Amino acid sequence: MNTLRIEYEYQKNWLTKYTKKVNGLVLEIFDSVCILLAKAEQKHFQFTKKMLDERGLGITPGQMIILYTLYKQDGESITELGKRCFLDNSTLTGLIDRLERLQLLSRVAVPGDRRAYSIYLTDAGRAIREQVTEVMESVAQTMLAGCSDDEIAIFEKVLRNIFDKL
Amino acid sequence: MNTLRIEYEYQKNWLTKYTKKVNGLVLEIFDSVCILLAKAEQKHFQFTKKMLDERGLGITPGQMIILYTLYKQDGESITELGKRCFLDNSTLTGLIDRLERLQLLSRVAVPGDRRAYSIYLTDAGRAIREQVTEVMESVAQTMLAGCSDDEIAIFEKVLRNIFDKL
DNA sequence: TGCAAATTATTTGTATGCAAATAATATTTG
DNA sequence: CAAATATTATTTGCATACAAATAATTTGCA
Repeated sequence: MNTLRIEYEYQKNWLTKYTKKVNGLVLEIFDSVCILLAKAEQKHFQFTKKMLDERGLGITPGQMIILYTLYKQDGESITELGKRCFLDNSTLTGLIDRLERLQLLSRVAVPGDRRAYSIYLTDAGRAIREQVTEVMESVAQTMLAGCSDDEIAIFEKVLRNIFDKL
Repeated sequence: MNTLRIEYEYQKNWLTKYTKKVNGLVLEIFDSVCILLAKAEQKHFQFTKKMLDERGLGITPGQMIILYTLYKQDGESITELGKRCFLDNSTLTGLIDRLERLQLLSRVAVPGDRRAYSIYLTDAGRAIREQVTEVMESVAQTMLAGCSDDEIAIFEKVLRNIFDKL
C-alpha cells in the first residue's frame, strides 16, 4: 500500500475553506490564512527584489517604498515620513542612510529645529520615478494575473480591513 | 483658503480602485496594492507577536510557523521541513537554534547520514499545540472581522494565486 | 576504488522591522 | 528663568529572511 492519495476537504472552522490532504494527513500549512498571508507577502517581497535587481535599479523593496512615499510628497521630517509609510524612526534611519549613500535623497537641516531633518529627493531620485512605478505595476500585474476585477477589489478591501483592524 | 478637502477617486489603472486624495493630492501609499499587501502583513506580524507575548507563550511569530509545520509532521530533516514551511536552510538554522534552546524541539542525529538531523517536537513543544493554534485562530478572527465568508474565500484564493504565480 | 559532484547544515553578510535606551534639542510648567 | 517633560533622530539588540561561501559527508561515475 504505497499509493499517494490527495484530497481536498471542506472546513467549517477558522482554517481556510479547502484543505489539502495527502494520504489523509494535512501536511500543507496553507490551511491557516495567517500563514497564507505571511507566505504570499514573503514571495511578493522576493519577487519585487528580483525585479528591481533585473531592472538594474540598484535599490531594494524597502527603499522602493520610501521612494514611492517621497514621490507623493517630500521635504517632510523623518517622523512625518514614517507616519505615511508606517515605519518606525529606528527603521528609517538605516533606510535613509542607504538611500542617501545612493544619492537618491538627502537629509537637509531644518532651520529652527536642530534635532530634525527634512528628507528631499535628489534629481537622481526623481529621475527613476517612472522605472520604480513600472516595477510596482509589473509586480502587481504578475501576481494578480488570472484574478477578476471583482476579486481584486475584494482582495484590496480585505487587506485594508486587516490593516485597519490590527 | 486653508480647507481640508478629502476625496476618493476611481482609478482605471493598476492602482487600487479607490484612491484617497487630500486637497487634490494622493498622499496615501495604499493606492499601490503591492504596498497594501506588504503593510497588511507587517501589521499582521506585529499583532501576532503581541498576541503570543500576551499569552505568555514565549515564542515569536516565526517560531510559531515552525511549530505549526511540525504539528502536521515532525521527524523530518531541516531541508524537508524548510520545503514545507518555505524557508531557506540558513533561516532555519537560527529558528531551530532558538526553539531548541526553549526545549520545544530537538535535533536528533540521523543514523546513516552524519550530515543530517531529524527535527522532533519535545513533549513541551507538543504541550503548547492548543495554545499556539488558538492564537492563530484568534488573529485570523480579529483581522477578518467584518468580512463575509465569500470575501474571505476570495481573499484566500487571491493569496494562493499570488503565492503560486510568484 | 577513488575522485568529482551533490547534498546537508552552518556561517557570514546584508536588508528589513521593532523595542528600548541614548543624546541632543525644544517645549512646558512651576 | 530653571527644571521637568517632550520630541527628534540615532544606536543597540533581537528576530526574521535570503545569498553566497564554507565544512562535512555522501553519492555517482569512471
